[in-house]
Amino acid sequence: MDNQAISFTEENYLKIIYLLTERHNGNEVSTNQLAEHTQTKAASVSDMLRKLAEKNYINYRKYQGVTLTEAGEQIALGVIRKHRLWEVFLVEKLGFGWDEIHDIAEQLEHIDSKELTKRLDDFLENPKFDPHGDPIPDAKGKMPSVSYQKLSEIALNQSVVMMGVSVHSPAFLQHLDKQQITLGCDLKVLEISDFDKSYSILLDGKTTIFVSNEVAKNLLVSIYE
Amino acid sequence: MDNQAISFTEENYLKIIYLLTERHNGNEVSTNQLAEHTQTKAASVSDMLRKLAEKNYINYRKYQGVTLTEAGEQIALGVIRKHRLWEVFLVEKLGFGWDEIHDIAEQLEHIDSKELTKRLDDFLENPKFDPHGDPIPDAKGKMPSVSYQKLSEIALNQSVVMMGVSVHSPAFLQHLDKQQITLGCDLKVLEISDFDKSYSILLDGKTTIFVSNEVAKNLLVSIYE
DNA sequence: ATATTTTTTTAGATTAACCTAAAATTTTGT
DNA sequence: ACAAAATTTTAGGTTAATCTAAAAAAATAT
Repeated sequence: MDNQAISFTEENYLKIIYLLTERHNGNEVSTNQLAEHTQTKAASVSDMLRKLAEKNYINYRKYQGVTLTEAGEQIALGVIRKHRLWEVFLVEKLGFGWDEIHDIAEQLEHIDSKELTKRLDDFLENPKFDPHGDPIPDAKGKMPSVSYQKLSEIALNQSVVMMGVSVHSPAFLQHLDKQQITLGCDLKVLEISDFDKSYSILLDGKTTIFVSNEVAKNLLVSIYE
Repeated sequence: MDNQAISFTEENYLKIIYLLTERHNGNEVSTNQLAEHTQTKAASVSDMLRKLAEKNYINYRKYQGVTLTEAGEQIALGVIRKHRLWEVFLVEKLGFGWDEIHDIAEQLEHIDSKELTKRLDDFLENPKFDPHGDPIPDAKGKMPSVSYQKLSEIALNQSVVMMGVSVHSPAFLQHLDKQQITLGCDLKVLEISDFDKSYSILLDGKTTIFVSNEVAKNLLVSIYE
């Protein structure tokens, strides 16, 4: 309806390139990384990269990986914006758990209607973060910058707020649910075990819970200002 | 996510075959009709019909048109259910006009998640009709039967309720908006002009409006019980 | 520093969904 | 009833997105 010439598949590649570039602090994304994340083979990725480069959505030097052009980044941010808004809808309006929404949002993110996105945003009262704590790009295609730290990098006895997760797998999210670790909760690391680097954490100033080092590395927190 | 092997395009064909069959009171749908409604050429339709017949979604005798099998009908009803539920969402929750929702619902109807459809249905409070008055098939794949009459077939001075429209074009719907003809309003045909077969109608017992014969034929109404 | 390994690209196919042009079948008009 | 017209199917191609296998380039390890 709004766009003319960008396929579902192309949108997906651009979104994935954006997210991987972000994860690697702006470094080029490699063909093999893309193959893994698109669930295709490296040869297929090479084909698509040639095509995306022709359309000027990516900067591509053979064998050197890719980054997004400004045009490509705007498309990626539009897709990510829709993805995250729909995730808010699924959780806030339909009562889904944060572990159940990814695959559905992967489909909804490609619905093409500027007006729909605008109205959905208003209906949800212009949320700034999705249910995993990830920031939602604005309608102009600007990604808010956030500065979260891993819980594993926080000093002992420092109170922090749980702001996000760096892994979105249902297994990880369900694990947090079981331990009652939710966005916005208060966390304080009391001790790190010498034996297995697991964490004793005071949750909401009330109960003490134990999480593995692997969990602590994937909890994104913010120090009280 | 729920299904395995039915494409977006195949779903569309099955949906269109269902709707055209319904419109023709159960008669076979022809290749040319499908070409028109899928915006493709007859040759492309022939290809697809062979494929759908192989998958046992349609009954197909060459040159004789098609009808849906039970399996095909269930798929079609699932798509139509989603289409109409999303239309309710767009109007009731997002405030779209009934003339603006078709193209967006055409996309949303292919989102594949049984759980989503179920939760959406509950969120909308299990609506039985979409914003155009069309009935919404239930989760079991059963289409409610409705018996509307065209306003053009109603006796003079018979009070009726406006229940639906048999044309969904934005131009027609906007025309009704301008005349304040909405679902649920009360209509009574006062007179049919000898000159151009246009209608004088008493709207909600208050104001008299004039509509063309073409409009009257596409208004679906129900006599007060 | 160069041989081995890994990564990436190219070459050549495949599949789904479309197309045009031509052939086959059915319908229509007299 | 049969010739003309309309419809539908088949034949042969195209494009997007994928694949495998082989070739090319880059990275690594001794």
